[in-house]
Amino acid sequence: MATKAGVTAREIEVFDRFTAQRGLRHSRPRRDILCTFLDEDRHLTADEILRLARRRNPRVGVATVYRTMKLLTESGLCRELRIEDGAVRYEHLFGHGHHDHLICSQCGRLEEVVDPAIERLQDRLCEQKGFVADHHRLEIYGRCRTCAGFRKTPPRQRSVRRGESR
Amino acid sequence: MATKAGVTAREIEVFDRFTAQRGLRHSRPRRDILCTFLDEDRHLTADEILRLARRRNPRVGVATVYRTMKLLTESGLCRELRIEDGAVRYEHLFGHGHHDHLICSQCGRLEEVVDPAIERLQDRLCEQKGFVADHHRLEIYGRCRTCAGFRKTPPRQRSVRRGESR
DNA sequence: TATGATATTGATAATCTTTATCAATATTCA
DNA sequence: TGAATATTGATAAAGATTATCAATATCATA
Ligand SMILES: [Mn+2]
Ligand SMILES: [Mn+2]
Ligand SMILES: [Zn+2]
Ligand SMILES: [Zn+2]
Repeated sequence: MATKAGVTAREIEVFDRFTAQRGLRHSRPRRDILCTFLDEDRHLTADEILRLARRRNPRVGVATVYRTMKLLTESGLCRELRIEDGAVRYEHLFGHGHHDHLICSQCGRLEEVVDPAIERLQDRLCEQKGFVADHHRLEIYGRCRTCAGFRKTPPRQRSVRRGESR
Repeated sequence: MATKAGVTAREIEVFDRFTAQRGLRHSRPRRDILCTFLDEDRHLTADEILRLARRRNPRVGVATVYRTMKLLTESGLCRELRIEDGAVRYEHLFGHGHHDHLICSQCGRLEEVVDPAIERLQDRLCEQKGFVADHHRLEIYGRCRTCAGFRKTPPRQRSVRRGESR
């Protein structure tokens, strides 16, 4: 379910097609940010992306990160995620297909899941309500298998709170 | 499904019990904000609550609104809602029971729904994954019955974007 | 390859939302 | 009533995201 680390040529291709079709130019910083995003498997915040991108290219600025992530979102390669901690994260979309999230409130882990039966019932619900669905978000909060277990080794507390990102 | 307008005595009772149990004092501004929140049926932002509260009591400040809404959340009377537009809204919880949302991207309408079958499947999904669920959020975005209809009378555009709240 | 049109960038200012500070005030209870 | 202290509102501060803008990079074309 999770994207394997390593930049996928296909994703770069998608982005190149997107920029071409928009009449955008190629640029080093944009490419660096794109690769940073693609190389990471986690759900990163803008600030985390900035730090990682600067390891490749110390000159990239915040604004360009936000600008690029917006482009990536528009190109369908990425999606913004707003969970209960209030932070905005970016997640891979290409090659993932739609999925929902199980979010551990204790260790912060974020598991991606799909349940076709649930999806079907959602469609049925919308139909009943006369609602034409475009997309949806389902997040289930609780304790992951590890954190809920016998907790012989309680995993590190990593529940993220807003403003804790430094 | 929606809370009927008009302050419910029971909700005030719940809050009084909550404050008493916490050793908090009674205060006019807090009461004004509580009643403002209870009187409104919509999903309001902090800023909207502030404006409405000031119609009752022009002296209330922003800080007290945030402080009070936090108390209301802790008391179980209200819940924070973060939808895709990025704004934080507060919604009634007491007398509502758990529910999910159908959100119209065109007119901004927010319909509350419950589908027991979906809830059951979510439980099953978590069980399969070894995940101990605490609560969840499901939001379905699209066009409401009115906006999706023959649109003889296209409803006012009210799709809210961040920072448009003035 | 040089060049001009213009897309892009990064530093920084500006916004917006939420929280922290703190002196003044209100509430509670002996 | 009078102290103890919880509460408030104005305002500063913090964080996150966006807007501004002069400098620079990109690219089609000559
Ligand atoms: Mn889903
Ligand atoms: Mn639900
Ligand atoms: Zn966990
Ligand atoms: Zn609508």
